[in-house]
Amino acid sequence: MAKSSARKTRVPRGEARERIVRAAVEAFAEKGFEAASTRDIAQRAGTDQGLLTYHFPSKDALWRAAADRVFGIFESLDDRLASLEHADPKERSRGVIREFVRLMAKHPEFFRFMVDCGNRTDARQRWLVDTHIKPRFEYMKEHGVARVAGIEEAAVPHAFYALAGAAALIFAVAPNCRRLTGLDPRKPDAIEAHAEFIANLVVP
Amino acid sequence: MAKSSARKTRVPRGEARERIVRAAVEAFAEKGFEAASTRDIAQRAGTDQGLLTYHFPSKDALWRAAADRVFGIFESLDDRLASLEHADPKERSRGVIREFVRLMAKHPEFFRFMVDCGNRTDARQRWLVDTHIKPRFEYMKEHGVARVAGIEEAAVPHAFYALAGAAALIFAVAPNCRRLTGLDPRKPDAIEAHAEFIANLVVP
DNA sequence: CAATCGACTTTTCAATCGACAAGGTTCGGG
DNA sequence: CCCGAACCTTGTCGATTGAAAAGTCGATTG
Repeated sequence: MAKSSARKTRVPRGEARERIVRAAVEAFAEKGFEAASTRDIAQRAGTDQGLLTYHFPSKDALWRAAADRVFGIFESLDDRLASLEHADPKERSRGVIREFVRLMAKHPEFFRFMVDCGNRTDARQRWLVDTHIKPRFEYMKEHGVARVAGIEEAAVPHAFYALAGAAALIFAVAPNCRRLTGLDPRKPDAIEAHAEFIANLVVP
Repeated sequence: MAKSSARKTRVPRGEARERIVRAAVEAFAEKGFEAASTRDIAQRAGTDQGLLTYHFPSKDALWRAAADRVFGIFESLDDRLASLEHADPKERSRGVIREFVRLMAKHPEFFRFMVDCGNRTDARQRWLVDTHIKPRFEYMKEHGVARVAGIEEAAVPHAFYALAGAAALIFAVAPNCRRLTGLDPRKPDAIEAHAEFIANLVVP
């Protein structure tokens, strides 16, 4: 001990990698794929850029790891929705929507990932749709609001994007909303107000 | 004539500048501010990067010119809304919403500009909010759906972002929607279907 | 006709990008 | 004890970035 070097005693395996993924999620959500530099991500993670290329063969691979992380947020949603199974249809629909809004508020990075590569047609966009968005879309079609609120088959895409946009936009552009309206959508009160507003919109 | 040089005989003043702004709108909407390079914009406009710095002192200034252009789309909306003045309140609300959705479909770049700098807190975001978004927000508060649909004052920010997100997201991530659902939201049928869906949502 | 100006192109610059190579440090197992 | 593997740092590569300087050329003016 007592070495002059303040070096840490070796962090557990994968600890730095974990920090890198977290920093990547943050940076990609904030700036988009191309504008977020690997050096910026490394700095947020408290390491150097060289370590990124050690843990991930390319920036693209790092982005995919970050996307995996982002879409993992839905696992917590499934548990919460299960507790609503016993409620009556109308109140259950409202509960589902409220939980979805709360999730978007807690993880605005989901919306930003989706929008960032949403109008591209490259491999990254195809990968994101096929591996992450599609399963969620199917899940919503089967267990979501569609059946309860009585939405016909052809309107499902419209409902999907309308709900996602209505629920998430205000949190994805929180500084914008704060400056424009004076309301900070990140505050708990505002989150609940938005959840209630969207629930009233979809299930009056 | 018949010079070997294919040089054009001098285009009218500001013609190239106009092409540059149009190309900038396209590139900024597609990739975001930082990821859109001035050379890419120049190529879309059919000129060189040097001409950009001749017409605009900086990339930031070019972006502001592009933003001015993007928010100019609302002028055409005002005319269309005026023709709805005589309708009864409920049908007028539905008409306003439908026109708004059609506008978002025609100009998805609006939504992308808004989201791209929506979660920053820098000078660009402040400029966009103060010069362009705020007037639109106030306009909607006075003449928009708020009064007709009976939305209380405190819910106006929620309504604003919910409507914007619900109406515009599907068009802003059109390739995403196409791959995910098979529906191309850029087609006229899909646009009308989305307009009808959103109108039914807000004014049942 | 000569001078000049505005519009545009070409060249160049330092800074930064993603990727990679080479070396250093630390730890567990033989 | 030591040795290989895992983890991490440093240095460097060509390519690309925004910006600016310098050069080109047609139209205008005096």
